[in-house]
Amino acid sequence: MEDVEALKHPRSKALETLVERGFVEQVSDAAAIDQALAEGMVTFYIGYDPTAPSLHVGNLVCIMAMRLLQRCGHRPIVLLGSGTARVGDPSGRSDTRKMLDEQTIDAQVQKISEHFGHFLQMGTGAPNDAVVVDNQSWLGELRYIEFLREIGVHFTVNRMIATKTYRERLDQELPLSFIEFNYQLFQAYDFLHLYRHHGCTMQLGGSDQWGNMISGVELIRRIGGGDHGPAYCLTFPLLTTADGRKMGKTQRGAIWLHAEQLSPFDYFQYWVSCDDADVRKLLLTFTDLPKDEIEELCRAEGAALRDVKRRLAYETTRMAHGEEAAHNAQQAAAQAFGGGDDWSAVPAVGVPADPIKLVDLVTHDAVRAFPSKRAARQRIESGAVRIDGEPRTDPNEELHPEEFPAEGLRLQAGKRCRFRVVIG
RNA sequence: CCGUGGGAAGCCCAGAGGUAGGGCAGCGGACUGUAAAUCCGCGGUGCUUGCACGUGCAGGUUCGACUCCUGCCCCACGGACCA
Repeated sequence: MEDVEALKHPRSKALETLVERGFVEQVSDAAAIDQALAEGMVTFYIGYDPTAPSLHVGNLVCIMAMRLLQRCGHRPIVLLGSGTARVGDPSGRSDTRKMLDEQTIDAQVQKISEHFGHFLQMGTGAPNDAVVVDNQSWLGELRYIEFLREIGVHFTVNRMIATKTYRERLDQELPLSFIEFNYQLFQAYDFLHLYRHHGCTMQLGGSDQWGNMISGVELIRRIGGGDHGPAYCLTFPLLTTADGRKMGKTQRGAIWLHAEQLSPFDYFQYWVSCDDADVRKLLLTFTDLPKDEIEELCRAEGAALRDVKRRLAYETTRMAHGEEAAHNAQQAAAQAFGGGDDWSAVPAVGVPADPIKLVDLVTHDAVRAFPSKRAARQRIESGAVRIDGEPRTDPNEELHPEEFPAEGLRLQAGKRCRFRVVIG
């Protein structure tokens, strides 16, 4: 009851903002969290296991939550889990993760860590600057017997197998390897470590992390020493689009936050072509715009919503890629979808040709407008492809470099894929 | 380890010797607003565009195999062992 009250009328700006922007799914002790956030700077952390080569939109909810709390004066710790990535989190998975080799993990950590600076304030000398830590530095030197004696004694297997992640595996009689069974202990230990060494009292994460997070809270209650008061955790809802799908996956692949994997232009396009029904939620979650302003913007109806989507796309692109890239992407989108002949701002992709067939052009690695040549032929024949505004329906048409100007040709493939292609 | 049933395109399922069919998702077109809805089309892959390869993997029988046979892998259920 107290929880409900604290969530409805939070005293802290931080919790109030999290709640009204839809970041809160479940909290360990809402009233206490609210009080802690109202009283002063809280140090909190979110862990990322470097199991993918880059961050993508699916990771962005957590990043935005950190950003938001930091702007309310609290201090984020980004925990890169290159130690826990060596173990493999079974949460939400029906099978064991593929074991990643050490080089892959280290390379991914390097790449991912660079990117948090785009979203979080770091290195300014302020007390709430974000810090990045890597749990390999403490997990890597653990000694097994000592770990079992200090940490393992506080976990009962009875309790562990009751948690959702493990229970699902056991109920379905799917294999649960011992290494995975250890994962929860390591994540709990991470929290304890950060509590002891960084005064970290709150862990945030996706809703699938609840079990792991609450086990850390309990571990701290038992042996944390209480120097920094009790520990808490808070989970975010899994964000889905209006048609019930996970954010950040499209036909052409994941929406990466790194420019080498997805151009700022394509990133911008992802946001601008979202469903009307998602605009408000996306603005609340992925931009810094004040809630009042968002409500005002979302009063737009019909075609006027396009402008709101452009704003959404601009804000999100600015955050991930910077002001200049966002500006360029916006200009490029205006050119590519504005009906004019000038596509100079649209990023050019180079395709070798001497000459090249239309079907090979649209399926070339740099373009990949269609998933296979077979599909490309069918789409071309049904009128999906235009060059410089003219429909081209012959997949075998040969395109000669000398027919096109040096600045490239304007390629439309389907309704949303548009490229400036320089062939030759 | 034994027995039974089953693996088919992103997902669900029909086909039980005659050359892979339906539903959903998806994609494309029209209409629009780079949205939704609706209508129409596509519906595994490759390429030399009418041909080749495609029903877990590898063989075999057959004019012809998703279908029958052998071996292997994986999944579900039941049993044995651990007890």
